[in-house]
Amino acid sequence: MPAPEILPRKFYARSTVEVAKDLLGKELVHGETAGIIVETEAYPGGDDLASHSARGLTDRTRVIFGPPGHVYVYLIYGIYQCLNIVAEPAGHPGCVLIRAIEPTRGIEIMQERRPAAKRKEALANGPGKLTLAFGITRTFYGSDVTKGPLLVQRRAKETPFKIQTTPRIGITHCAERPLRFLIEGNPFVSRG
DNA sequence: GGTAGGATGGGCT
DNA sequence: GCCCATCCTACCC
Repeated sequence: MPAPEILPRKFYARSTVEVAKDLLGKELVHGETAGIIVETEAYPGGDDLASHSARGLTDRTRVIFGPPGHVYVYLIYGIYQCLNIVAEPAGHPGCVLIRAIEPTRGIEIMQERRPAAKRKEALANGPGKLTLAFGITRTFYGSDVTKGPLLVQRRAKETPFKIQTTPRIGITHCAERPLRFLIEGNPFVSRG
């Protein structure tokens, strides 16, 4: 059985949609906490006005235009933070929003960080919830998921699954585009 | 089972 | 000043 392997940078240097789909089933690790990515959304930039990078390079969006495999975290509604991983070759914008995670390790720590979650399915079943459960803040902005402290690994034993595709959640621009991907039937997604 | 409303701060016009 | 890639609580079936 192969050992867990950190995904190499070239994994992320592909189209945003491919990276978003392929991140499903991979494991996100931060310290004692870990879990399987079960829901993502693609924000490819360019003509996709829902993407933060669509309006150009600013202090906030700089990392999205840089080399792939880096972390884009931003504050939403003044309270929550959302975790993205940069895709596409350097110079081309694109990032993947991590929307839901199935916890595998450090579940007690997550329960302490997320007292509002009454069931383990609700610990990380939303973009704001998973950053709380995993202790991810804006200080992670620009960090490298091939080096840490936040890591993405291939699992030692991957279980097969089907990918379900839907429109993205909570946006107004380009709301019809099918750029949300989730593991079909998984109870840890933000919504079926 | 469902949803309306409020919390709260940074980025952009 | 307005707009958010959200979540929780209260309240109503």
